[in-house]
Amino acid sequence: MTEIGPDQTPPDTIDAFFKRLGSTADRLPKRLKQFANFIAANPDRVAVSTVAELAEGADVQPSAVMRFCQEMGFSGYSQMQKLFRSDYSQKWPDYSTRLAKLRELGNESPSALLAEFVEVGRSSLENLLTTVDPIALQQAVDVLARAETIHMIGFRRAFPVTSYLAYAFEKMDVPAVLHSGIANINMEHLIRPNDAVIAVTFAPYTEMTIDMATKARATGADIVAITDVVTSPLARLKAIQLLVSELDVGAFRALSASLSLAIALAVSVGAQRNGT
Amino acid sequence: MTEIGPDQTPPDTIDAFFKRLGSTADRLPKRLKQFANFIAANPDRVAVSTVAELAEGADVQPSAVMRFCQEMGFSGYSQMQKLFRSDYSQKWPDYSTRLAKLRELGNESPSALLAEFVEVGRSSLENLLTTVDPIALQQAVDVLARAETIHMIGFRRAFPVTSYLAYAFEKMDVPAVLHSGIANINMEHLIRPNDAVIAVTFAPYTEMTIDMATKARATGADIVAITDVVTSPLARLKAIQLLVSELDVGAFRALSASLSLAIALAVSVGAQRNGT
DNA sequence: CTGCGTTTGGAATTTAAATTCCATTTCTTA
DNA sequence: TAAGAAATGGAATTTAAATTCCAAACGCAG
Repeated sequence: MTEIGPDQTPPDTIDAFFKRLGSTADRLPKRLKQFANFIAANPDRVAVSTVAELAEGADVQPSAVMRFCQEMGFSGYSQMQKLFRSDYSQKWPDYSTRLAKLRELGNESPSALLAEFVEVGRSSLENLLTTVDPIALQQAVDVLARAETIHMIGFRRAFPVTSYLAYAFEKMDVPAVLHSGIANINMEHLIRPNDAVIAVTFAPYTEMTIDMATKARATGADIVAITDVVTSPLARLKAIQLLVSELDVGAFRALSASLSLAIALAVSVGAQRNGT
Repeated sequence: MTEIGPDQTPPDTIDAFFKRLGSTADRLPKRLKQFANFIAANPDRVAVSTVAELAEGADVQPSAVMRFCQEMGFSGYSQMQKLFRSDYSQKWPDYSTRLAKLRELGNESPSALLAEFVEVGRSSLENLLTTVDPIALQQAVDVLARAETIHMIGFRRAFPVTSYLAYAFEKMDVPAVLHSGIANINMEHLIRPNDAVIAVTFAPYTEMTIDMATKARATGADIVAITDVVTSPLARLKAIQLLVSELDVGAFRALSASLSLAIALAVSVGAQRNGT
């Protein structure tokens, strides 16, 4: 007869720990699963926290933490923490040195490429705070908050940005239309004078985006442009311009800055519309 | 008359700590200087070690460690350790409380929110290098490069990621299908045994993504999962897991890390397929 | 709805770590 | 080199954290 209780051998690496967690989490009772999720989401905290702190963070009793540790095969929290602490010191060669190391060895590896994108993303984000004019941003929020319906236009490379905007607006109950170009059905006629348009495009600019924005402008709708340089074709439309200078790695860019700008814009608009 | 003894105010940042250490180290007695050097060489250990462990590491008595802490202006070791631990967790900040604080200060301007997203994005990117296992990443690239057709599955919040993958693959002439769920047409039957699937989902997991991935797995296709924690339902599918811990600002996240991972993955796959 | 096994919260206990204290040693300087 | 001051090592004490225990709450099968 097999004992169902705690596993006898404690995991001896973080990997093993999470593997076991993945296969055990399902059959754990409510509170333990709750804590399991907390750990999965904040593995970093274990090394530097007490039982009480983690318990509070996960909104669970300290004793539940102990039971969890035992369920995972440890004698108690201390033993589990020891594992996390030893892992911690391994990954401490911190971000900059790790990055350097990644670049140094095999420049061809996917990890090296990932490191490139991470680094480029980080500087793009940094730049973002200087390229986006706070006043223009506030204006954009005002205009979008006032609009009856918000239209998002952006294709190809810009589509992740507009689709994320669509998701965010939907979640906040803001009336918004994503012009996806599906089936080549043109939805331009949906754009009314009291609406506003968020047009997203980067060099080389997608024709269709410019066209649609131009027509929307003609009907009297306001335009908010997320683009890369002031000379962008959208400038001619008296659009409120939000500039993002996203750096490339090879032929691609990470879009981190554009996405961050978009989500900040969306959340601000949502907050303002819902009268927060 | 100036009291030479322990400083009254403890340093409140790591920087301040080391600055003070630099200016004090000279006039410290032998054992304390010895310990000071040890700390300077291993600042990382403080967050996760006991007095006894550090004392042993520096070949010094525990009481010397205490005297050192007091000499530096702390009430004792615990207080000093608190500083080092909080510094560590700055990399993994508790953004919900910070955001609450930000709101409390009445600084709810769009720019402040943007700054939040930028900061969160930057740490998420940093984390990315530690949460993504280079070996798993390489495996994922191999599997995808070998696949006849690549299928991308991901909805709602994950859709920007999959749509960007679709754009990148298209640009590199890699046969790839974006399962967009348009018109509720189910394209699962397109997935063949020699294909591979990239499934993207974050808690709370979208049912459809899990379902489709499960069915794909049943037909024999390989699964690469971009997800947030190992307890994700995708774990059960023997998927190659690429973990992203994206930090939230309120109910939203910037997606910077997820997008960066995706594009790095796509470019690596493209390069490998086109025999670079 | 009743009894039994499981899970939970919280208090009680144990264990381990931090901190203090003091006798001894080591420097300083007259 | 002797006296005083500072520094040191290690044991004693205090404090805080980990761990256990048990009564109450919960869920489930009969």
